[in-house]
Amino acid sequence: MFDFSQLRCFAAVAEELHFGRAAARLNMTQPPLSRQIQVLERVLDVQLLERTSRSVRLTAAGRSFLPEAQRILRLAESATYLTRQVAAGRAGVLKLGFTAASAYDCLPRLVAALRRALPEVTLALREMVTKDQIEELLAGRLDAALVRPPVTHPDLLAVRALAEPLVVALPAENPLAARDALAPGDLGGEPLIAYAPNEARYFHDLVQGLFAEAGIRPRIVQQLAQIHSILALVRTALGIALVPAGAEHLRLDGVVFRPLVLPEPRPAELVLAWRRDADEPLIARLVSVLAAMPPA
Amino acid sequence: MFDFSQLRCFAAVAEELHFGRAAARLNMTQPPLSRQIQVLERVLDVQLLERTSRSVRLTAAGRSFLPEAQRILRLAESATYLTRQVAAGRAGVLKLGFTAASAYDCLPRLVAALRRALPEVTLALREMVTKDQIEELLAGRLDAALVRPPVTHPDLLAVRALAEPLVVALPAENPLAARDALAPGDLGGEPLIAYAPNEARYFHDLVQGLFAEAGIRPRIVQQLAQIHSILALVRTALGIALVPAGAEHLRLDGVVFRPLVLPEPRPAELVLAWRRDADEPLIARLVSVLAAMPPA
DNA sequence: CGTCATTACGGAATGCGTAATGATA
DNA sequence: TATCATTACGCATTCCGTAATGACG
Repeated sequence: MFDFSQLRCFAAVAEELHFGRAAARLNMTQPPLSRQIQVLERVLDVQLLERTSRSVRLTAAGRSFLPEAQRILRLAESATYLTRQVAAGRAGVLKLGFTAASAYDCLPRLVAALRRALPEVTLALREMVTKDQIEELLAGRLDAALVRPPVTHPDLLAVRALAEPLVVALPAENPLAARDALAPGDLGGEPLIAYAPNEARYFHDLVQGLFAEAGIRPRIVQQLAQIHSILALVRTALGIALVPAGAEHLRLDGVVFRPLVLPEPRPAELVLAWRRDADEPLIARLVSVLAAMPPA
Repeated sequence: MFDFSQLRCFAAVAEELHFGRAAARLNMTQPPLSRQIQVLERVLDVQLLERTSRSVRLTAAGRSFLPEAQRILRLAESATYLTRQVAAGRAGVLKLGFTAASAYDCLPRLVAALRRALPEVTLALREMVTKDQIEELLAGRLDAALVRPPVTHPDLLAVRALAEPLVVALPAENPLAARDALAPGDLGGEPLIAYAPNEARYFHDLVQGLFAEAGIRPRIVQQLAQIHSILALVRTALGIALVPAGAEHLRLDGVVFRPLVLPEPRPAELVLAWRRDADEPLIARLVSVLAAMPPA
């Protein structure tokens, strides 16, 4: 088999059609250049150049070998570059899971920040509920995941990605919509579209605890898992709902949002999780991009 | 820069995930294999493998480098193969010129024979008159050409590709069509659609000479360069014509062909010409394929 | 303590540069 | 005779294999 150095020698001579100039370009003297070409021809068992002491010409075989040699050299260069980028976490594929709710605000901002900071990174996004994401993380089918806390598994690490307050979503015609802000006490009598305890465990517990703290038993008229479904029902004036502030990006006609004032903040949190032993250098980059992300 | 041997070493270890087995596959011992991998990692300045004395695993960078390494190795193999094929005249591009008339019979057979004998050869075909083909040959823009003799230029070589008799093309309703064969003497009174002396010099001279030999002055009603145009006029019963036998492949309704019997054969010849100094190994193959071609 | 990767070391081969040779216009 | 590719030769480097070492279960 030939050698990269032989390919470089051949390409130089084939382009210059002159051993002296080619040798100069390669920072070497003619004799070793001559020999490298001879070795290459011997290895291929093909004459690539026709040379007299006055002229150098490519044979038909040489003409067909030149672009191949150039392509191999380019490929070697780009493989080197790519591998260094991957090792530095600046390139590669990041398999990222996210919860449906994070898609309204946190995920798009994270994706935008990643595209700016790490343009050579390809994202493979999958929407899944927290529990499934944890499984996929552990199985190595996800590299990182935007999930609801807490992340307790010993093989996983996590940092907070977002803490957003809950807001009240209510039909525009509801009298409470006239108020600038609302407290749990204002909502006691309102029909509440709430979260399903199994499919949306985190929000269910959050809302549940919040009302319990205020000493109020909400009047639950419906339980759903998906925020966009809940808001669709709010729009039908079936009732009001508590949703994370990011959901305001879902602009539905007839649905208005009002801040929820609490004695102490009870934000909905989102964390970024990954395997403790992950060898993806990308993870470290991802975490720092997340940390540098503007909180808005 | 790394080395093909290092790529092979890495690919083997990455595929086996075991230095011992990889070394066996490469017909070498572990130590040099270990060192080649180390050198590769040092050259790239990237860790490709994570190894303990019990296990070998690919890093993220290693996973991205493996397919690149395999691709480079495959490309080197295929470049070697291709170049050897080109050197042997079994691959490459052959720029072949041909005259319009040869397209009816000789060229298709030659193309078919080439496809069978040299499937990796690509043909670049161009239809041109003989004079232009000679020019293009000399300029290096054609590798070979099917032209009318004689080829006298000292820089060119040629072999006969085809010698086909002339036949009489005549309207089906012409009384002569009842005959099995015709001689020049039978054609004296017939209106003749003949060849233009400039654009179709070869056929013009051939037909001219043939009648002169028979002592007959033909009654020329039209002069054209292209055989298909001549036959189209024969079909209108404007007159008869003499065309090479291969033109019988052009089946026009209302036109019949009859052998032309001559005191001595005066075939229309076609020769294959190429530059004497052509370095295309393909030329030699082409000539032998032509020689082996069934004359039918 | 056995397996497996790595380091240590000696000998062979490869590859460079300088000098000499050969061929061509 | 000047230019340019090739051959000759000496020295440094590289690379293999054998032997020894080290780490992990």
